[in-house]
Amino acid sequence: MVKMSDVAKLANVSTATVSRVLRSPETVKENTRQKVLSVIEELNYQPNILARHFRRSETNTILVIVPNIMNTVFAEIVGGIEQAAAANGYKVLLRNTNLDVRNEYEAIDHLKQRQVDGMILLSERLEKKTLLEISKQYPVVLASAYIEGLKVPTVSIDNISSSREATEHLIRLGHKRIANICGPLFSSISRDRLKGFKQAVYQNDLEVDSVLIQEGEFTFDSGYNQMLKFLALEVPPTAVFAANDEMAMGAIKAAKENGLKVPEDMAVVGFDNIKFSSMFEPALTTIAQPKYEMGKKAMELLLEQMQGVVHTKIQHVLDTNLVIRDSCGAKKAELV
Amino acid sequence: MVKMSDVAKLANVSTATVSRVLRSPETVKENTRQKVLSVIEELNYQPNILARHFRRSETNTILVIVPNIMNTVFAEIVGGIEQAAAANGYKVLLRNTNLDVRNEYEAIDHLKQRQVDGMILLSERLEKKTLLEISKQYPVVLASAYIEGLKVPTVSIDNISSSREATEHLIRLGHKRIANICGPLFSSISRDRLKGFKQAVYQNDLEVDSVLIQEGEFTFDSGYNQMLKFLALEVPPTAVFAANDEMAMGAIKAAKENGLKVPEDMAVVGFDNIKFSSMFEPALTTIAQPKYEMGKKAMELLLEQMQGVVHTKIQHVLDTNLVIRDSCGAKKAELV
DNA sequence: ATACTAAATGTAATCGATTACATAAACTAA
DNA sequence: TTAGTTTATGTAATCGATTACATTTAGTAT
Repeated sequence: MVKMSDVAKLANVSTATVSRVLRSPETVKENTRQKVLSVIEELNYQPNILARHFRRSETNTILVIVPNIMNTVFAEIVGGIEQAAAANGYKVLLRNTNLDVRNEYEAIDHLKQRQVDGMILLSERLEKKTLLEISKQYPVVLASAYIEGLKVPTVSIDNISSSREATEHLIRLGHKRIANICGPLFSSISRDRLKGFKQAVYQNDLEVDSVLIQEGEFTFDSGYNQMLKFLALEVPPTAVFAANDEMAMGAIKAAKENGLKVPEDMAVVGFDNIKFSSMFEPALTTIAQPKYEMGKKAMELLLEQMQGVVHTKIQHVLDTNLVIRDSCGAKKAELV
Repeated sequence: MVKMSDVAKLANVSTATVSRVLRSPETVKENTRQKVLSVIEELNYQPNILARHFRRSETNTILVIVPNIMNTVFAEIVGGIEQAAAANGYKVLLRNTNLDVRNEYEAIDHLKQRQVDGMILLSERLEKKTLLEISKQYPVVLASAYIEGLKVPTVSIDNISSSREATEHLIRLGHKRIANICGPLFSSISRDRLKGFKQAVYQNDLEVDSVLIQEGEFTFDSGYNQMLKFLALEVPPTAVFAANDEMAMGAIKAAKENGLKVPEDMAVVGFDNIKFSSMFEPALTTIAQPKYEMGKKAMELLLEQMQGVVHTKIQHVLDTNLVIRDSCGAKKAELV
């Protein structure tokens, strides 16, 4: 393996000069630089990156902790992260936690051992205290969940107002009895989306029937099952807001199987705007999260932190928007 | 930062002994080992992994090159890779190429620079020759495309026979005029799936009408558009085999919009068995690829290679199976 | 030309764990 | 006990790029 000293010898300069040619070419005279570069070419010299990492104790690598990469929402965020990372010469180390906190703690060791220069967390399992502690010592960005009052740079959406908007949309369409299939309540995202739903209901003086709120697991099946519960009620709802698109799809399937037409007999709104929500039939009305952009933004914030920028603005809340398609009945309502 | 020499001093041993305690504890006397371990604990010593990487020139990291992590098929394979990697103490570096070959070449530099110990390629853009060259020098595993005669360890499915099976299923259901929406033909996967389709058609003496084969792009929209073409024919097909699920969904949408019932008026079979194929309506009949297992298997092969095992079996072809759901009409056919 | 400043290059220490080789300690068998 | 072995530990070189500091070279002003 050719090393820097080989290049130096052949080019008749010191290793210091070779190193400079590679890392700060502007400090080397044009002449020598050309000479060194041509020798590098000639010997096909590849710097030993591991030696560099060691010496500089930085790796140009960041760690992304994901609950589950097979979930399309996370995959898109990671896509955004990767793009921004690559564009800035950074590599992305991916860690799937499968919702196991131990894996998160293990991953944090990578930071402590300086195997990575920074970390983006898409999961929200760590305690606030731990998170704050880590964030004081290392560059860290949270993506996906807004955590009230947490002084850790975060990219998120406003889950509360977004789901309020989704619910209000149903209210505007004339629905009085609206159900909610919320996500698992250990997740703050789920709690926020539920909160937004309740706000809309209260603010519009609609009836608040606790049986109209059922907890799902963000899965198609759970959406299906909770909808069955609603349909079994004496007075079923006429509309459902599901806290993610998969559950919305499950809910729609249940409704259809029970002879209801969606949106005519049962309006449904989802959340996330995953790719398949537009392919589904009826195409889902849903809240669009800027998933890719969230990843990109998170990476950009992390880059700044790694360059030593101290953020005064800690929480970055990106815009969502209600995408009106067929499952809520708004389009047909207009036509009539 | 506490270093090994600090531990050594406090424990009254040499750094060599400390190093042994960490890397080959069985060679150290119980007594000293305990002493060293307790000092490590006391000082909260974390070894400098970068120094280790440098000295040993290995990183316990592998590189995964993915065309696009936002594609659920790839995301699942990566899920399998990550799980197997983590279980064996390896980290996963993720690189999205967005189908740009330059990115693949860049990624290969990581191998050459020993930033990673091995590589799994999910993309198939590199030339055979390059691939073989790389594979001779570094641990590499290909996942997803079987390339005839290529002497590089590969995990794949048999795309040809799988799509022949899918097509034959339609033939068994009585269809005589079957169309195919194939994938982009620069991809060998697409070519194989097309080949399998043709084999089934020829072997069953069905008419071979070149207008019944249209090239899509593995996207919903392309499936939709190609189906429109079929429907515009004087004699449209009665069944369509689409080379992936997304195109199958697009095709179904087009058929429905044109007043056809699926599967009664138009039977459709897809390929991949992505998660949403069962949520779609009608639920897709499709070829199930063992995506997660392919990732897992690829990682296992890579691990073996990295441990110096020379594989005699180069090509590993995993089983697929036809998942019969509603879009092909088989279920109803049975009932009748 | 001289003195001074700025730019370019070189010298050599450094990062911290690993490990080949050397030495010491412990054990075994007669 | 002694010689011979095995086991445990220590010494110090090593991996290869980076960089503080020293030195040389070039450039500028008088």
